[in-house]
Amino acid sequence: MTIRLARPHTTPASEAEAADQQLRLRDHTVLDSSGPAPGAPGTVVVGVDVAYDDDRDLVAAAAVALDAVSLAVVAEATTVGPVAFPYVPGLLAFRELPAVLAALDQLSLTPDLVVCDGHGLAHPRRFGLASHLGVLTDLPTIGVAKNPPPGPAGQAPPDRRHPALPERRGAWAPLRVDGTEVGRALRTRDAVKPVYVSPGHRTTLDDACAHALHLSRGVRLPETTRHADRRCREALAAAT
DNA sequence: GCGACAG
DNA sequence: ATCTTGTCGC
Repeated sequence: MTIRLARPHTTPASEAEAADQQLRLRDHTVLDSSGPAPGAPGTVVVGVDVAYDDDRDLVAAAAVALDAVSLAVVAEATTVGPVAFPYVPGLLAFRELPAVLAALDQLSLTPDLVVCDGHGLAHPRRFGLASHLGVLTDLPTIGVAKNPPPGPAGQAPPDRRHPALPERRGAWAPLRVDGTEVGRALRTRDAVKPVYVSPGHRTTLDDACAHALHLSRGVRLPETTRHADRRCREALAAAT
């Protein structure tokens, strides 16, 4: 009701077809500052996440909207449906997108920014979940993952004990692929495992990191992701 | 050939 | 992702 797709989503019939879709769609990715400035007043930031029950073939998704300044919840929506695709490293989007798009469609307002629980540019083919969701909806998106991306960018990820990544909140180290910075290991809390941030669509790496820090006040993961994670689990537990 | 691999 | 108790630290 609120989301009109710039491009349709079709679940691929094979892994090869899925990777092919990513290669074709990635050319539509826009990495600029047309999205909201981090913490901009009047801005609505939406967190999306998914929970699974493969035994019952169920997937629940949640979209929770927060005011970018107060981080107070202003709207939320959840959906439950069948699993559309198996989990394959590098092809996560095909497993989560149908559910996430459905949840966003149930949301009563339009997001100014969507925060995904996964990667964007930091992906084997430079087109992770955040990038994919952004291109399909044409909404600004960023990816904030709990672990390094699969493939070359995640080969030698700066860890909590790695000297290249200072212990202080705000410290970061680049995630590179062939010398190109595709994302950053960002410390959102002192001495705690970093999160992995990368731009999705209509945002820059610098802004993606600024958004991640702004949304993580005193906690490791963005408040958007924490709310969405809790909501989709509840929706899955309540599902028949 | 074997291991590693967002959620 | 998910299965799961206690335990360390602020």
